[in-house]
Amino acid sequence: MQQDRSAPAGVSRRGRPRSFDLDVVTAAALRTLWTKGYETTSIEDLVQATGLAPSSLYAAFGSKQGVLEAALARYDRDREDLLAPLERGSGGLDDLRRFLSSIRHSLTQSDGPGCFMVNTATEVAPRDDRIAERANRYRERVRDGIAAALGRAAARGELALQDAEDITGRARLLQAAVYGVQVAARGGATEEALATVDALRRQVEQWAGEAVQLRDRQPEDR
Amino acid sequence: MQQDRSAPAGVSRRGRPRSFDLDVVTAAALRTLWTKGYETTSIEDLVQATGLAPSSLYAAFGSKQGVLEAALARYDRDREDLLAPLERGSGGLDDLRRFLSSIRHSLTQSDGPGCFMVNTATEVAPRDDRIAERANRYRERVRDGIAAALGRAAARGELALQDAEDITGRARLLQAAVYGVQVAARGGATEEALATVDALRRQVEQWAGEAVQLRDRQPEDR
DNA sequence: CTATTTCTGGAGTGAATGCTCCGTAATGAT
DNA sequence: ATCATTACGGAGCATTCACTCCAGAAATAG
Repeated sequence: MQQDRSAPAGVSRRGRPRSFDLDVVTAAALRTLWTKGYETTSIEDLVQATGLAPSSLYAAFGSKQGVLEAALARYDRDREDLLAPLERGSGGLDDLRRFLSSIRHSLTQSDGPGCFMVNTATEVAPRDDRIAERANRYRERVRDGIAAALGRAAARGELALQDAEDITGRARLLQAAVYGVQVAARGGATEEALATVDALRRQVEQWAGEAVQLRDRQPEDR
Repeated sequence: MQQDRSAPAGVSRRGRPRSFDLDVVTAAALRTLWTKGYETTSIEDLVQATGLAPSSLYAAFGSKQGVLEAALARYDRDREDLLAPLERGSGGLDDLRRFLSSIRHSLTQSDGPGCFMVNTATEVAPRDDRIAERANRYRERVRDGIAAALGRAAARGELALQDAEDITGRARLLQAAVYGVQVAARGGATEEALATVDALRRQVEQWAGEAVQLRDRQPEDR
């Protein structure tokens, strides 16, 4: 199997340099795999999408699985804007609200694709440990990001919690529900997906409302 | 394309009768498609799983897609025990609790498969309208079943609801979360899937607790 | 019984698959 | 300029794919 021979950044290498931008090619491959699915995408499809010859594709990625891994890594990186505010945002519940708004927005933009990680997790994770690990790490990242935002919200008094267990539990609930929304979206049920996100938002506001009720009812405890 | 020539029940037909049980064969095909996925399953795999020759397989199902449709129909039927109590049960929240317990139990039994409908929805629904419709109908069935149970619970006073919208919203939330759990399970994250179901159960109990609080706090309203 | 209909299973179809080989082009190092 | 090294692209590899054909077997109708 051939290896990716791309140079470490800044180090000039002998021989003919590659004539394409690996990032651009990876993005094109991601788009194709996302919409068509892994098995249904042929090398010919990737050749057309990237404009590369088969041999160049294999020189760069090693195998079809290699293309998938690169696409997953790229997807991970592209989701930084979505997840970083959850993980390290300065807001509490607002960070979570913005997250759900972003999810909602993405549903109206892309038609069919759903979430690349969700699609890949169900299609290829069961028979590829490396892919499974990546998909699981991403899912945990979403869950932990939501939990972090919930934790900040609790610290601000925006949530009424009985114990720390509640944060993890609610984060798990939201993460799972968001994944479920992506399944519906992938199946073409955009309206239902949107309505479900709205239901999630209402649940979050209900959690917030409990904290307000608690404050109003027991002001002496402040 | 050949058609399924199976006779209507009770009507004897001329010619050599088929020597296999269509139900048994469909069940075997379902099992294979469920664990391996649609694209990864070859006709050869189905031949080995069912014990039928390719031509008999095609005589019975017409095409590989036909096998998938039959398997989905079979899956639908097999889920009757799970969904009927939700839809037409005599309990309220208890029906929902039993549903979640069943989901939880199935996670510890099967390793890897997840939910056949979820897997199929993400893998083949985007490029096959018939499959997409079937997957969407199933998803709506789960949602409406949960909503029906929640409705009965509300009628019994087990839930405190502001409006009818709440029932649909909560049903959507639960349905999506259950689907998300299946994605995690398909990825091999059984422990996480179990923990998420537990979180869902706690959320349901919290909803129930609100109703109790409301009763205790405003007994004059009864 | 005979005639007819249907099913069975194995061999085999063309097409598509993932992947590789190799001659040539293009670059950097010397 | 020369050489070493790498990338490019098209032709082509063996294999696998979903699917079909056909000759024989097995059943029922009359």
